[in-house]
Amino acid sequence: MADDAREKMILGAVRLLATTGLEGVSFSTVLELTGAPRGSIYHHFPEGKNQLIGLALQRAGQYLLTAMETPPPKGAIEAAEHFFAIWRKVLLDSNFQAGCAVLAVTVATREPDLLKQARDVFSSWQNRLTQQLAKGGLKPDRARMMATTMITAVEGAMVLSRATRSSEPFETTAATLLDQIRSLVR
Amino acid sequence: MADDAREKMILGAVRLLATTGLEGVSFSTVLELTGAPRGSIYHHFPEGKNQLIGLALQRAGQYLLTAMETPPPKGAIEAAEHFFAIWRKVLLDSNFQAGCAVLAVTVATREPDLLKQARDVFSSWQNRLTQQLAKGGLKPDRARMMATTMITAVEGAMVLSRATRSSEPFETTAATLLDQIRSLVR
DNA sequence: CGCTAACTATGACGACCATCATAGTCAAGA
DNA sequence: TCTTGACTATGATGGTCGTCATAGTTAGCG
Repeated sequence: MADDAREKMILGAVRLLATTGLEGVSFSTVLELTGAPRGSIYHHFPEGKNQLIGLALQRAGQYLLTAMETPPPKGAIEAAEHFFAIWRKVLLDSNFQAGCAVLAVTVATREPDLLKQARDVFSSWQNRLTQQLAKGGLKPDRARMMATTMITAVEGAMVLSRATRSSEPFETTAATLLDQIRSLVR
Repeated sequence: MADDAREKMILGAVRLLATTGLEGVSFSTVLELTGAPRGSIYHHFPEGKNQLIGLALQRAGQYLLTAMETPPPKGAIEAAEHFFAIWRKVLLDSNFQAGCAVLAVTVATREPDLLKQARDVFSSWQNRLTQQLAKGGLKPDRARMMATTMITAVEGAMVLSRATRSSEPFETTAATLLDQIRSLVR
C-alpha cells in the first residue's frame, strides 16, 4: 500500500510506452492515466524519468517471462503457439493500439542505460524461448535460431498489425513460423 | 537549387527518424544536421512538422522500392537475398545506429495522417515483394505469405540488431527465412 | 498521545518545442 | 532598370517538458 502510487506509475508507463511510444510518456501523461499524486514523483523516482522508463522495461520483460511459463508448455509447437497467443492478446485487447514497450524504447532513445536494459530484456526472452523449444524437442542450435527469429518476427508483426489495424500481418507471420517449426519437429 | 533546402531537410528527417526516432526529429535537429536555413521552414512546409515527417515517410518508402528493383531480381531466392542485403547495408553503414524510419513513426505517433502514410508504405513494400517472389517461382498465395513474413521479420530484426549492436539477430532471421523459401522453391 | 519518517501539494525554474509575424535579401523576367 | 515573387534572417509567443525546492500532510510506532 505504501508503494501503491509508485506501482501504478510503473504500470502506467508500460501501457503508455506500448500505445504511444516513448514520446507519449511524460510525467503528466502517466499521472493523468494513473491518478497518481503529482507531488511524489521524485520521492519514488529520485533519478527522474529514465528511472521510471527503466523500471517499466523490467516490468514488461518480467511480465512476458511469467506469461510464457503459465502454464509451462510441453512441446515446441505448444511453446510457439503459446508465445504467439500472448502477443495476440495484447493486440486484440487493445484494439490494435498497443505494441511492445521494449521496442518503443529501443527505437526512440539513445540513452545507453535504457538501451542496455532493453537489450537485457530481449535477451532474457530469447533465452527462455530457446530453452522451451529445446526442451520441446528441437536441437539446441535450431532452438536458438527459431527463438531469435520468432522474437524478431513477432516484434515486427506487432508493429505492422498496429499500423494496419489488422491481425493479418501478425497471423500470417505466426502461421509461417509455425509451419517451419512443424517441419523441424518431425 | 530552388528546392535544395527542402530536399535536404526531408532527407535529414529520414536519417534522424531512423537513428533517433520521432522524438529526435525537431526542426532544430533537422537544421543542425542539414545546415538548412531556419527561416524557410514554413515556406517549404506550410503545414508544419507533420508535413515534413509525412514527406520523409514517402521518401523512405520510395527509396526501398527503387533499391528493390536495382537490379530486378530473377528468382525468388535472389529477390529475398537482395531484400535482406539492402537492410543489412543500412545496419552496417550506420554502425548499428539506424533502423527503419517508417517503423519509428508507427510506434511513436497517434496522428491518423501519419499512421495512414506509414501503412501505405508498408503495403507498397509488401506488394512489390509479393510480386517479385511470385515472378520468381512461388505460388501467389505463398508469395504473399512469405512477403508479409519477410517484412515483419526484417523490421523486428533491425530493432533487435540495433539494440544489441550486433548482426546476429538480423543474420539469424535472414538465414531462417531463406531456408524456408528454398524449401518452397524446389 | 506525540514524533518521526514517509508521502504529497504547490508552484517555480530554465530549456526546448512548434508555430508564426515581420522584415529583409536576391534573382529572374518585363 | 524595376519589379515581383521566391526564399531567408530574426526574434517573439505560448505551451510542455524534466527537474526540483519548499511546505504541508498523513500514518505507524514509541
